[in-house]
Amino acid sequence: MAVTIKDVARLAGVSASSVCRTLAAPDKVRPDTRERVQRAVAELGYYPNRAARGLITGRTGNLGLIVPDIANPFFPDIIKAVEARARELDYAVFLADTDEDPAAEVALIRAMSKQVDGFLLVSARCSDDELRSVYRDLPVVVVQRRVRHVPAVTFDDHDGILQAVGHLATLGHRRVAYVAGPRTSWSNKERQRILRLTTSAVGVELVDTGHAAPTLDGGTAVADLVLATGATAVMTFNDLMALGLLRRFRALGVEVPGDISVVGFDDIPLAELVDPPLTTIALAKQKAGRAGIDMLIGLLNNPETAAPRTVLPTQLTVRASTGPARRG
Amino acid sequence: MAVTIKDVARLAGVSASSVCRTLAAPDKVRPDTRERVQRAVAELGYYPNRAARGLITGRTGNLGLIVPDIANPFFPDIIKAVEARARELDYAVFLADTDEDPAAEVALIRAMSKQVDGFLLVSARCSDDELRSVYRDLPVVVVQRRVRHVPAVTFDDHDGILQAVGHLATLGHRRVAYVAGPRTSWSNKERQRILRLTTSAVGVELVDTGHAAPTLDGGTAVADLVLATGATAVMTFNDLMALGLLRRFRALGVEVPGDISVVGFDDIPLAELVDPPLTTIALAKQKAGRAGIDMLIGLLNNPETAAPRTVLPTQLTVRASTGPARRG
DNA sequence: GAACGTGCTGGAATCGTTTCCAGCGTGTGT
DNA sequence: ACACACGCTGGAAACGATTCCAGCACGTTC
Repeated sequence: MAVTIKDVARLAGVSASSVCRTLAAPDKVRPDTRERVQRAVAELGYYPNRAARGLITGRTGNLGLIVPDIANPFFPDIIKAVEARARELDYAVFLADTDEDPAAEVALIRAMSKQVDGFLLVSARCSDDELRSVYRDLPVVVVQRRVRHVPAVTFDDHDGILQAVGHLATLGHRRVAYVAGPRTSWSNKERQRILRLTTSAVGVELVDTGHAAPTLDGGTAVADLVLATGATAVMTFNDLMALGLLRRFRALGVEVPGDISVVGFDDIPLAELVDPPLTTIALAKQKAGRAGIDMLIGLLNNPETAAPRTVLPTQLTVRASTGPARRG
Repeated sequence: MAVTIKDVARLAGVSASSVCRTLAAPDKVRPDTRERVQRAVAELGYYPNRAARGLITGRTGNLGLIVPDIANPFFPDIIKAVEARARELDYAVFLADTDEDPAAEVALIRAMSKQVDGFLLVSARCSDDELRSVYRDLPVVVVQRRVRHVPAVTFDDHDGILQAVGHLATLGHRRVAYVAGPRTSWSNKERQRILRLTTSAVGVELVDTGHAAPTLDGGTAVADLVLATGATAVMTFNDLMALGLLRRFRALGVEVPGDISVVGFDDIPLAELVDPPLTTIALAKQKAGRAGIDMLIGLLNNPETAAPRTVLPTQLTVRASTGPARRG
């Protein structure tokens, strides 16, 4: 039913080896052979069976892309860029979603590892040791995470947070709340750490409202807690949580930014659509996806390279959810 | 390096065939053999190589999922459901994005077809003939599209549109604009057709504002045209376009729903977050993804089945973007 | 003109798994 | 006790592509 290399060989009147060579290294066969083979390939619409190739070369031509939650609008931009770049380089992408569960993540990686040449793990939730252990077996690039000895694409959170804290300080805010994301999120810990540094440096008090799910509902759930802290501004782990806050604030009749300023993180497409449009720290998501794939494929072709690092810029995007601090 | 069936066989002191049988049909081996094999499998962490298996069984264990645009928030919910259900049934999913390009779609399908057992095509943009031709080679299920002889999961657009048109008519609207989506979209044509039927049935005039990209910017671009029609309400091909309209209306100082009511389509997660929250026709997206996979795998296991059909319910979700018609 | 080197080619082995088939041993029925 | 049947097992072939190796037919050089 499917056309194999033998069909091509028969039609071209050559051996399978010659067909293979024509496709892999056209300059290693005589021009007339090459032409006959190419004609036969075109006529039959031959396309090599990747499973068979993979069996002998040990390469599948597939990459695994693992994200915590496809439905979180932070990820589709990255997924899209990854998919596009991988396809350009003739790799196919297996997508998987861990539902924010570190155990599911590890299980998924193990299950998929035989079918892929490497992994791109975006916002991986599992432990450093688990990541390193995966990396021992297979090329891995993490995005939005840093782990010793593992190649990584990260965002310059420090710069973005510095801009945001500076922005709030300039507007007169002296007491800022931070709504933390998942405990298992490396970038949450990182942002929290950077926030502590930068706020204390400019004399802003940072109050912590504890962890919440990185979703709309997570944000909505902590809104009352945020108000209770008396903070005049609130920063969130991600935009979804910020939007959840806005929703609850509106229901309570709390004015944004009149009563409280809100700063998100990620600049998801929705951020500019809500009312008020959200001030947020924008990340170069498409670039991250592309850079991640380039790094991963670089590693595939050059396994001995030391774990590379790429840091992508962040940019505070000021919209209407931030304004001058309410008078204490 | 990787552990193969032979390693297991050696450790268990049996042949490869017995290992294979133990895994595929445990009741066909003697209990003591089974136990020894299972112990060896567990000890070595053996996991069969799918490429090798695929070579002989002709099945890859992979499914292809093709969508026009991952970044369109309509799709992630479906993708997530597809991915989850496929994994439950031990299939892996290749995701691809066609950038709304019918030619790219066909090319992608051809390129992927050797690596998958079947396709789930969501909102396919290519022609009926092309779809049927793909279906001749490989099991295919289309979601949000109907093509003769091809298995399909669709939404009951007629019911949703009927509800929406009734809702608008009740509010006194007599002139409703429709902002069409891509020409290549089957569901756009379908919705347009149903709209013509239902509006004329209740004595509402339908004005057409031509096609636009199914994106925020597409909606924004036609906003002025919509206003120029003098319609008191506007329905759009999808929610993104409706949100684009809202954005432009706000910029122009046009009140929603005071000056014009807006009804979207799809009920993407953003719909309830914007201001005003969007009245829209909700689709059972997760169900569609799950049903699509179930149908596809049913087809895989039972190739001779006649092309099945599933129709999922739609539901008008009334929010704040619709209100009484402005007096002519 | 003979010896050698070069450039292509086809055959064979290989990857890891499944599946078919033959054979072996055990148990049952007469 | 013998024949038969049945259950289970191991060996071998197969899937489709790649790669190594040997060999063949040139062309070149002495």
